[in-house]
Amino acid sequence: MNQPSARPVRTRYAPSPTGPQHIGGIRSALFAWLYARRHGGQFILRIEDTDRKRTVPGSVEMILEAFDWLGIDIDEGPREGGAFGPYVQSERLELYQTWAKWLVENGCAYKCFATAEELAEMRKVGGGYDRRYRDISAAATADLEAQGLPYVIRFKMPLTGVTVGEDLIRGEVEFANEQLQDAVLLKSDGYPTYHLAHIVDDYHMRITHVTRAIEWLPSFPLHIQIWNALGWEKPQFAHLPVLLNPNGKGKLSKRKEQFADADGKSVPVLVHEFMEAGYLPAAVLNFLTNIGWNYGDNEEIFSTAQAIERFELKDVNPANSAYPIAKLDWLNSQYIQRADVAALCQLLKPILEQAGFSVDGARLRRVVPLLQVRLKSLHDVVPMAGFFFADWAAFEAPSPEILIQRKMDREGTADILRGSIPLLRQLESFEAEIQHAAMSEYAKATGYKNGQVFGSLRAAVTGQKVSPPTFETMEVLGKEESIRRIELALRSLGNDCA
RNA sequence: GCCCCAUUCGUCUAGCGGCCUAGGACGUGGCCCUCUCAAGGCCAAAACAGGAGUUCGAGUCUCCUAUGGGGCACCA
Repeated sequence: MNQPSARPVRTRYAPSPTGPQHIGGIRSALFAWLYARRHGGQFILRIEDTDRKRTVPGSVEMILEAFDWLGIDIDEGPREGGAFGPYVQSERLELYQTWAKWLVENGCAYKCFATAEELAEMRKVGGGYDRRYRDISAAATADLEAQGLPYVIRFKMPLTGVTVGEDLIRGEVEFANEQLQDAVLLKSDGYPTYHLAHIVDDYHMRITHVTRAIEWLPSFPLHIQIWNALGWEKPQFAHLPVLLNPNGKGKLSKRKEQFADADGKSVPVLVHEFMEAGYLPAAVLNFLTNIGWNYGDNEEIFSTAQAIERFELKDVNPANSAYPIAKLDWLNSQYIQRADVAALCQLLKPILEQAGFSVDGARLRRVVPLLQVRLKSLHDVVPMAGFFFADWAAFEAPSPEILIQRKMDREGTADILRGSIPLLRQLESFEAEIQHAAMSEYAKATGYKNGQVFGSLRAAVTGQKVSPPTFETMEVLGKEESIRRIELALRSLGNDCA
């Protein structure tokens, strides 16, 4: 058992800056962060940019934007700084080179001069790198080096025996050492590979719990051997399950067009897509935390603070999960329902403005409560309630197709609208409940059904077949505007009649 | 090909040898409520991958098979 001495918990998320932040990476980061917060430790962001070919400028900014949006706060990182920086690997090259050299000098690693062609040949034959430079003499190595030949530094993996790894999530995992290759630690360009870099950094940054995706499990024994060769106290390890595509086939990819749902809505996988799709960060966090881990008590909805009270890496489910995206829509609507009106106003206002409406704050405040149970996404505000914010003076009478309800005709609709005007006008209060009472009575008196009366008014006043409740809507519009619109509707019907 | 990991309703999950005639949630269907759309309430269908063991007793432990995921780069 690898039982590190008690040290303050420090976890990290160490992405490669290769583009927009993927939700799978965020989930791994989230688990590391929750664990750190659970144990009063620190959460570190480290950028692993040792592959110069894959580095995409601007990636770090996108990563930080994702974390900020979700409220996952970082204690140490390239932006935050910290006592163990720099937090970008390309700025730590010397460190890796020092330790690579140390490993060579101590007989744990060696210089390998194999060319790309040689390697390709070996691969073709099968079995991978044949360790041809592992045991050549010091003199021969010196000679090759003197010729100026490029070389890499490879780790001397034990040829026999087994390496046992202790994983927090699944317990002991055994590997036959002969299965492992002599991995490259330092590339010929002087940059380290992941294998060397992450260990050197995790050690120097005092990481106590290494969390990473399950695809790293096969190289776990390699890492254990490197830690041992370096003589450093190992952290604990947790290999996290990953998100699979919604159909359970393959790792969740960015090519998600094929997973468009029935409405043709594509599945969001990049953090900025969640932002743009109108999801609340708290809902996204709740959603992610509930995959591969659960709060317990049959509670599906819980805050991040609650999760922090209970989160443990050992409770993480070891199996990968299909991406249960449909649940996010439900969670999001639940969060919108429970959201604070003022906060919701703040989120909705820019969306309405972007749709071309100019938003009156006071009016928005009155409309939002009508919308809370109806919005799945923040963007639903536009089709549902955009009419509240359009220029009222420019309101155009709805077409008869909109005005005439199912099982209603032109005459009846006109009849209802015409009769409602004086009744509405005489109301002393235009509160929804008062209107409701008056119009119910009107329906009863005329023999129409409530739905026919209310529905006709809705269409007249909103120009839509679907809207928030009619009288709440008219209350916001006000008596004058409501009646004006009903008259407009009447004209629309009448003109067509003639 | 070799190695590793995993496997409970369609999906996310609870379950850590008897509390399981397997619980919750999403989704689906039905009913109720209802001025539309929602929300809400109630109900229903729906799972321990298969086979051997171990045990008085297995969803829970072991092994095999199957299936799924992943690894075998001078990528992470």
